[in-house]
Amino acid sequence: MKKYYLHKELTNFKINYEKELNPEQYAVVMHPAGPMLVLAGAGTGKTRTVTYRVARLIEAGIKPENILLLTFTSKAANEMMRRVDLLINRNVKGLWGGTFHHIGNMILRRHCLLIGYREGYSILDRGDSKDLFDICLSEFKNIGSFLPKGSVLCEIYSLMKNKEVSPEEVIRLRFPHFNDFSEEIKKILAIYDRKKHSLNLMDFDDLLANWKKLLLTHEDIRGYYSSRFTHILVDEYQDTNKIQAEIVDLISSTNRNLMAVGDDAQSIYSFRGANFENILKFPERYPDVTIFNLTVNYRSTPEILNLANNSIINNIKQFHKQLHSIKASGALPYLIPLKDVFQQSGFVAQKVVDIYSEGTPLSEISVLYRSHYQSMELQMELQRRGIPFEVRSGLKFFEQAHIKDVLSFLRVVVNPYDELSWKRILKLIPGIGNVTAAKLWDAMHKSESPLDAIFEMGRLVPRKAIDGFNLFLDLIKRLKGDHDHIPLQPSSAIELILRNGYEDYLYSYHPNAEERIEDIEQMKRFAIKYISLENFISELSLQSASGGEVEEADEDNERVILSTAHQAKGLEWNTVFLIGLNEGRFPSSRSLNTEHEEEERRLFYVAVTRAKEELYLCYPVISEDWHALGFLRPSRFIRELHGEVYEEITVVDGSKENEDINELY
DNA sequence: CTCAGCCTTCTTTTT
DNA sequence: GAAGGCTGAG
Repeated sequence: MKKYYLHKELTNFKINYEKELNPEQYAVVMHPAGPMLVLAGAGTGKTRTVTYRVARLIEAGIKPENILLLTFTSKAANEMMRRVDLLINRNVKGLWGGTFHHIGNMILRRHCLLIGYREGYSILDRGDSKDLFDICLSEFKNIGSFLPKGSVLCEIYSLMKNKEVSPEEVIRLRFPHFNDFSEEIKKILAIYDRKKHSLNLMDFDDLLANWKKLLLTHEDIRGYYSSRFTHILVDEYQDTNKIQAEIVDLISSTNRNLMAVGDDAQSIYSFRGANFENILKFPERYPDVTIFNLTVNYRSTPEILNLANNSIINNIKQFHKQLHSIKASGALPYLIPLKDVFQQSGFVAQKVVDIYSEGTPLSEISVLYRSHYQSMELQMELQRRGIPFEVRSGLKFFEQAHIKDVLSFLRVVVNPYDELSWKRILKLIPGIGNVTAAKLWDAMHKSESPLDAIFEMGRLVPRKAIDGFNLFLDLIKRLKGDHDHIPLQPSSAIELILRNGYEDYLYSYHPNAEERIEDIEQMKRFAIKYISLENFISELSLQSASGGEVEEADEDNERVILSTAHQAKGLEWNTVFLIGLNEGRFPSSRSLNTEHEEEERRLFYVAVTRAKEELYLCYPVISEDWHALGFLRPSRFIRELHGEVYEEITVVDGSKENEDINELY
């Protein structure tokens, strides 16, 4: 792959589309205009096709700023833009590419005044929304009945926004337990809406809802963007939800050069409102659509693809299609029953060592699982053996407490109405807890400018906290930039926070202060790229990057990847281990209760089709943890497979190694 | 009344 | 391993 790009750089020839694409891909790339639906099975060169199409549009004279590329993750967007650059051998400027939320934010930053927001609104991430809901809940004060907590309210609200249905509908379908409380819940949701607005905050859902509102209520704006973007490409269309599909429809309404790419068999995000009927019904909404199928799989061996096909066939709701592998025949996928999770970890770790010593680089090996906690034992085992690995799931870098603390300092400077951030940083001061913080906010937010008012609040602070409070004021003063508007660089702002108290706070409260400081230093390095605080903050709130983008440079690093199946979408490895394939784990019991068996099977399909050469399916038989003591059944996704699509391996028990591991617990 | 620290609980998936 | 709830100390 690399060699090929290098060649291009040296020669600077025009792209030879016919030679570099297969006929199916070529047809997509060269199609003149109009609505297009591209059904691209796993491993059929979807990214390649999209990037070549963008490149061709640019070569054909379309200006980059007239192209909009919507993707599901920011990582995918960056990757595609990078590949477009490589293809046409220059740095393409002005091309808009990003997630729906990202693009929504870019547009709303420009026009938020029109829908009643002030400049510099803050973005709430999921945790912030939850906290805000808890605040609303406490304000609502209902005679201690069993109302849903912030996290549940958050979920209800989000589904309601993304699917554009009433709260009653969400409650009835997903939370029937609260059927009798829908009136109360609606009132709390209303408080939340009001609060968000007055605090100048938008949550993730608002970035979509307000975007749509802006387009609907301001014809001139809709006209501007829908004529500006003459070509719109949407990746992972099967994972769009109702509101996203509508935004796409609105913004492409003038030119109708809309290309939707996706695979209904890989729709795995219904829990956040994704509606894979969007892709199934696309032809109904665009009767003049041209439909393309990409059916040649370049990734997996016929054996792996065969297992995948054998599994997905059990789903009823799908476009029927058959993928063909063009790779040489390989080994059958292995099925490995194991005693327990410890033996499972031992097996995987040992296999990794074996495969590595046979010449497969570690970066070509991954271990996938349904949920994060299933990786814990394996992490310890890999650590113990000194096998380098990277975990791509669980706690996000920017969700860690210390990162959010620093971010909150920055946020109050940009948006002084940000109640959550104020309270968060106030509570860092020793001697100030929930109550004092609430008092302070209460007094502050009534004033014109909370950012100035805070300096008059000394009288509300308990005596023992006064020293800390003064230091805090000192820092805020510096962050404000003292005199007038010398715009503070994000990275120097972080430096200020660290050196003026936060470092000391970390040392006195956390034994691992050094690690946390190192994280913040990394955040600082990441911030150097940004000029304005506002951009930096919203970028960070939207960034899903675990570990930060800083690591991109050493992508070739030698390490095994541990990831949830969800996060593995779009990626591929030579060898893939799937662990914890048990009934109740994968499929997870919670999904089964809510009639999502087919979606779980699609997730299994996604996981399986990540493998290029070798696939190991592992399941433990005995559960030792408190969670589900006793025997575990193998997953239905295994039991329903034909016996001839895999080879079962028995692992001999009783090795000394396993006993050692058990002693650790 | 306020705060901090200990103890229990429970682990889906994410922009 | 982390977040929330409860209790005891100030």
